[in-house]
Amino acid sequence: MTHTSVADLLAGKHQVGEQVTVKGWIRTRRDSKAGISFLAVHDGSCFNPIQAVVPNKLNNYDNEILRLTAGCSVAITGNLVESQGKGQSFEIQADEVTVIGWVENPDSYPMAAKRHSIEYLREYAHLRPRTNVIGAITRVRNCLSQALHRFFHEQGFYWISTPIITASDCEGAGEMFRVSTLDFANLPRTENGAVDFSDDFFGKEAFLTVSGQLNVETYACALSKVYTFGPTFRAENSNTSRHLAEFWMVEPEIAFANLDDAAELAEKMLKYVFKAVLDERRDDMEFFAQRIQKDAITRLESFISQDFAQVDYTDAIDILIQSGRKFEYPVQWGIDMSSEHERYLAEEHFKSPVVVKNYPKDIKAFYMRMNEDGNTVAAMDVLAPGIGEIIGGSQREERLDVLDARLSEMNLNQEDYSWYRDLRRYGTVPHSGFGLGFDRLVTYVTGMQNIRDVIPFPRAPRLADY
RNA sequence: UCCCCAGUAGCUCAGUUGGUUAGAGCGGUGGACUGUUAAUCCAUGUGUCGUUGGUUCGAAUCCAACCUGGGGAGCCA
Repeated sequence: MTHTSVADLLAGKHQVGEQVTVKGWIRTRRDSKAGISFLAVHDGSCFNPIQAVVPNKLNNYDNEILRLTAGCSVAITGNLVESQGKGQSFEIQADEVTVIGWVENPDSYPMAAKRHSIEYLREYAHLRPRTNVIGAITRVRNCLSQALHRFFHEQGFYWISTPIITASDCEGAGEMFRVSTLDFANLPRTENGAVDFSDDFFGKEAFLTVSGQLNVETYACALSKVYTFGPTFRAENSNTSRHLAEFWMVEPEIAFANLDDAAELAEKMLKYVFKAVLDERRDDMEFFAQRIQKDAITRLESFISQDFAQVDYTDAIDILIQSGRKFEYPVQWGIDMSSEHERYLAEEHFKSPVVVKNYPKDIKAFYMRMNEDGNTVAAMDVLAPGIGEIIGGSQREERLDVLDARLSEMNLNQEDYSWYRDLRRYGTVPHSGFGLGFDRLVTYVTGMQNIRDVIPFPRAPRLADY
């Protein structure tokens, strides 16, 4: 490339006096009657734009420079100098400014250099990446994503690409999107009138995955430490600031590991990626702390320095009952805790991230390992102050007879789980894992209120534009 | 999906207890000023008042349905 990133220039990676070229978009223009204009140019490489000082002696000064508005794309060549003004260390003394793309009708350019509501920005998913806030989110999201891969790599995990299309509807975690090439206007029918999916692309019904867990267990039972990181789909008609129809999930799975091993991994993983963000995206985090959520940085710092609290579900229920707090939903052993209960535990009682373990079997999935007591399973949720459940996981049932008993108890067919059962028939091992909603993690780190703002192109009920 | 709230200029909002010509700030534009920091100062334009029906002599204002957004709940990651 023949040009330099704004990040490198501001980080001092180039010598003062060096001739440099930056390419980017105008954020603001300020004119001085001293015969110069100041251009703030951003290229996405870091939070801050670089300032270019443009003298009026340039031959396109009157007819082009003075017409520049927010959003115009430019190439600027000049000397890197120490700034004479306050607010930045370096700036470019421009010798040449080439306008690459004009903004037609600046009056109605949707990303005007002014404060916009986050809901407004959402309506311009194609232009909002140019804003401070979406740019910062994008860099933090990338940082978290890279840090997760780096963490698992350093821990000896393999990244497994589990399928996005699944032909087994036995995943059992909510509504699924159908995948089909059938002509809806002319569906093939069987003799009794049902849709004949044997004519469909896969020869049977197919869906978008709701979890890679069952698939990734097969690789855990061979390569020991593995994880998935990919898109996941849920077709529930869920309209909240925490839900997406298409989201990204991280699901580590480890062999020869019990529930405590999974909890320990979850804690190490979260602390690792939070530290990475604080180290690598300080500029963006400072923006979040300043404009989005005051304690954006300090709560990550305290998250990293604290040990996670650990509590059994049964004890957690006692804590809730003895709190004297009046909850909207009454507390008793056996309930699936609601947001208010989880928030009380993390935010008020423990005042730290807390791992709740060993839930009643009746509110958990068939694959979770039955405990000695016969009433609870080795499941865990990690609850974080300010967000609630951020991770859900379990030790998996590795005993075939117990698994089969659970399947029939829940009216599930053994045949539908034949390959899953095979793992228990051939060299079964205790293994554990958990799932982390990646977009929720980004929400937590940035302090953004709505998950639709931390993913580039959100998908939700009646929302699939762009 | 359920409950509550909102939908007025490019954007953020004020306003109208139903009645002739609907306002402000920001942004844009023009100018002043300045090594400036979405700077400051002056000037300036802009509106099917979410959509569709209904009530009424008359609706942006009242009513209904719908759409969109927000807050909360359920479901969940």
